[in-house]
Amino acid sequence: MTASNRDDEKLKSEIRLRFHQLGQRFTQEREALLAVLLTTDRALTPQELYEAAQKSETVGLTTAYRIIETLTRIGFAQVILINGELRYRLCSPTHHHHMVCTQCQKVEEFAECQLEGLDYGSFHPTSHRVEIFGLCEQCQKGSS
Amino acid sequence: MTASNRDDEKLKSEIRLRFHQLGQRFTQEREALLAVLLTTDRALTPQELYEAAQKSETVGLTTAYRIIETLTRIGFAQVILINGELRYRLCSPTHHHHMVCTQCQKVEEFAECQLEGLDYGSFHPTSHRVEIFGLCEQCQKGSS
DNA sequence: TGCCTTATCGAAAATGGTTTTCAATAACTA
DNA sequence: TAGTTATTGAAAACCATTTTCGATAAGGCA
Repeated sequence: MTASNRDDEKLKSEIRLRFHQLGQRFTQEREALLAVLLTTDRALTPQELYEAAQKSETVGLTTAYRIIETLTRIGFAQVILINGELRYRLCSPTHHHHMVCTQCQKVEEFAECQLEGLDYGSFHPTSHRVEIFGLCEQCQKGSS
Repeated sequence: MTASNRDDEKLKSEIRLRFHQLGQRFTQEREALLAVLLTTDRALTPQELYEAAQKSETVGLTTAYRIIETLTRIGFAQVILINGELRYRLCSPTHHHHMVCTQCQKVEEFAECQLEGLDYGSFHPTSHRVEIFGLCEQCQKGSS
């Protein structure tokens, strides 16, 4: 189950590069956590990330929190508020928006963005966020 | 300092009506908290709401949390994630989006919405959220 | 108006997610 | 390979939010 609309190999090497530039080390723990993030298309809670990583490597919950913080700060992950919970997902660093399944927390990226031409008056925009909530194909079938 | 793009009097009577329909009482504490929410255009943390309400009435922090929960649940307030913090703002129940000042947390509503014509493929959208982040007019002047 | 029912209040305790601490460990560099 | 230092993780600290529960007051009704 690969996140189809992300180029995972490219993303991985970009992150490696960025870590190197920042003088950060590529530890086994980070490798395992990143592998989890790369192979899911769901937005995860730190707890979920931690649990999923246990399958391949012993990783502490603190370390899961730390990698999320780092990836978010350098732009390779984004926080999404789903059903009142903060969840995190690995993202391509290019401009995009999200389709979010509120049942399974799957997140699909999409590039179309129609907010460029709008008139914001005296407000000075610096960034924006568009989230489409709904049900993914699987969850439409699975439940009534 | 009134939130110019909300019809506060109308909103207040709508909320009163809704509370009545739900068998909820209109206490002095709720009155005070609602007054704060009606007279600010900023998104507030529960703590800030609590502190602001003290000026006119003694209100407990728990009560501030409770009114936020209720207003959010019945659609008269929305949560917004600003600089990693969850903040809440009274909103008109009609469809709209937000311009959010990341410095003073002022939130302006706007009605334009250009997401209707998009193709979501097999994804079944049920709602969406658009947030424009930036600096409001005052904060552009105030700081370099 | 005053009574009665019951929603609401709030202080305190409990909860639980997140961050900090710090000694041990392991990645990278020279 | 050795030395430097970023990283780890268990435990403690932190703190925002929720729960508890006895006291209070809102609002319906006689």
